[in-house]
Amino acid sequence: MAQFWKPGTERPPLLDDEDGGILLYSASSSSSGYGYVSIEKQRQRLPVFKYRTAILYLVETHATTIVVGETGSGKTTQIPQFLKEAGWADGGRVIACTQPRRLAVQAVASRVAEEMGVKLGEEVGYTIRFEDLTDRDSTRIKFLTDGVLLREMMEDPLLTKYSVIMVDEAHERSISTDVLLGLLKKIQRRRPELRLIISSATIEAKSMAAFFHTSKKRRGLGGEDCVPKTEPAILSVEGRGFNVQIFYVEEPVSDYIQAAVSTVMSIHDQEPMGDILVFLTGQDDIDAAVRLLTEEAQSNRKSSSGLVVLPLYSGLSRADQDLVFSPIPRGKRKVVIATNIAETSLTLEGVSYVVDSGFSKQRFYNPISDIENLVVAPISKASARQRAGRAGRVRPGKCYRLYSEEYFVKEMSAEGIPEMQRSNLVSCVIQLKALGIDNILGFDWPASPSPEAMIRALEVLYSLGVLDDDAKLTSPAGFQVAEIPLDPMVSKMILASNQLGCSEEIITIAAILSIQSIWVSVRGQQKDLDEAKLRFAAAEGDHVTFLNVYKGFLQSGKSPKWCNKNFVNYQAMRKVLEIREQLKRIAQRIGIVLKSCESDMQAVRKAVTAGFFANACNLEAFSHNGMYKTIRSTQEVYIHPSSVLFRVNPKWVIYHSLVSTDRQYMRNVISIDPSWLIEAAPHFYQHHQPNSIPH
DNA sequence: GAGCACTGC
Repeated sequence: MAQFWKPGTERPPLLDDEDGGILLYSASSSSSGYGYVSIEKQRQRLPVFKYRTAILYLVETHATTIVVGETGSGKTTQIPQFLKEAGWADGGRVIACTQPRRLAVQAVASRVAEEMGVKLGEEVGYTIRFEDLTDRDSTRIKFLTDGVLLREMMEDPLLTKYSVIMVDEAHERSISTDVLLGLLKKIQRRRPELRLIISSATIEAKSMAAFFHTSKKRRGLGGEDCVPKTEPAILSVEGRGFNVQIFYVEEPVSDYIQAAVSTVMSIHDQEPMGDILVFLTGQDDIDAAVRLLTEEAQSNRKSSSGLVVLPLYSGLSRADQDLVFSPIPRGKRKVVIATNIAETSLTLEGVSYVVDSGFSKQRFYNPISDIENLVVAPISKASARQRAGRAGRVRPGKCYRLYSEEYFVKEMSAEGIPEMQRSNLVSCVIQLKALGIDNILGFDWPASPSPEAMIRALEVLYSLGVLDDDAKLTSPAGFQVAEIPLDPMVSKMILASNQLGCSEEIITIAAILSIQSIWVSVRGQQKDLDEAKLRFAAAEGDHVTFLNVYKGFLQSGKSPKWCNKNFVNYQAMRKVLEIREQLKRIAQRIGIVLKSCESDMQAVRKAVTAGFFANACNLEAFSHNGMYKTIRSTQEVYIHPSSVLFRVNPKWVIYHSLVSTDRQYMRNVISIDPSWLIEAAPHFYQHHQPNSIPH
């Protein structure tokens, strides 16, 4: 049983103003309201309300304002309204506010429309992929995902219709937020009248300020008077969360799953009612913990009979995810065992206790091997605080950290590594190229990726023929690929399908490859799923199998019942239809003729080869265990058991992606004829392996 | 015969 001690509650984050030019405001904590009050009263009770004048003053006088706001401060809903009231949307101008997630965009936009008493889609609107609820003439406040704003830049590089752009949740450091920040900094030099508001967590504020503090002279249009100060202002707004008491273990735990289970049991035995939220790393951990807690409940009926244990991760079906929000019988205590999904994406009300393992799964990218891996790694202090905060949303709570205070203070890093530095950069680089950023290596990022990663991305794009010898976008292929919102290798496959006469099929495949999985997630029904898959299995491989599933789905009249019977995920298929429609529109716009190759699967396989030639593998001549080697780097790889080609082992295959566990497994595999490789990418293969491919 | 943190265009 883990032992905890309480060295004191976490202090609210403070900012000092030791740096010249940085402004600091602070005010006493606000009271939280009860009872039924008008919308206007509710607005006035938000902590951000008393900073209204300060915010408007700072935005007027500074090119960039950094707002440090805890959850519940009201910054996201109020600041755009303050700006509108102050005239920033006059003269046809628009105030933009970006979010990393679609759901947040929709939620915030409808809240603001409600507060302003207007119909959503008119004065207040939002844009996310597949959904544009704005009006060209009347929308004054627009919420959008940062990815959508990046796409808008391809039409209007200076984002001229916006007077103020607020980038919310910038501390999350997603790739699109970072790219957006880098580009906005560039735009500022051309548009001194543009104002930026960066909303960030405390820890990041100063590095963000340093990034936007440029000594370079602006190309201002007017005199000195109308040019805002270039050094960013920082303003801190307190949140409205409740105090969360932090407990640490005295000694490091060797098994965080067991420790989490014991901690839940002791909370249940000793603490007053209130739900428990446990942060673990992934499905395996979570299922194990759920099992252990259930066993515990059976062996120790008295203390644990009152527990309702629920798992929560994105792989669960919608219905299973919704269970965590449904009410439970009176007198019972809810325990939700979750991945990072509960850290930012989903908010559970009523949680009073958080158990934090200190770990999460994180993506890491090795530019040398060009492989992305998922690794269990320690979280950052920022994450730990975010997790703890989940216990104090409705009343004071407690957070039990399964690591020592010494570890937290001395060893845990302050912030996580930005996604930018942990990812493959091909999509990101082509997008910058399309925006006319020629010098990628010299681009001013909020966090620079490694030169190796950037060079690798440039190499891949060059090999795809979308960049030329001068690293400029080729015409038309480069521009077409940049236009398609998919991984460039997938986009290249779509371009190739035009010449091969199979664009209808390839667009379907591209849509399916861009979602997680078309199969329902099963536990204990693996055999049934495998049998269902066999009904669609194609000798050519997984891509062609996908086509069979899609065809069956259409023939069923897009029936949910049909999906159920065939272990196909109906929600996923709906998404496929949506993506497919978008891809069709874009394809037609860039001059791709929609055409079906009917049953000519050779055309389909050739198109896949045109995009994914770099992932070609050859079965080892005397391999009895299905070992393949990649042509590019002679790395050992195996066909994943979920593939229809598992145990079939064709001599030559191309994979869509690798997953690495104890072995490197190829997921989504298609068989090819090696002569197509040289057809598709002569430069690539003649240079790499002149003798290994038969002509 | 095995495994999928989380977003997003």
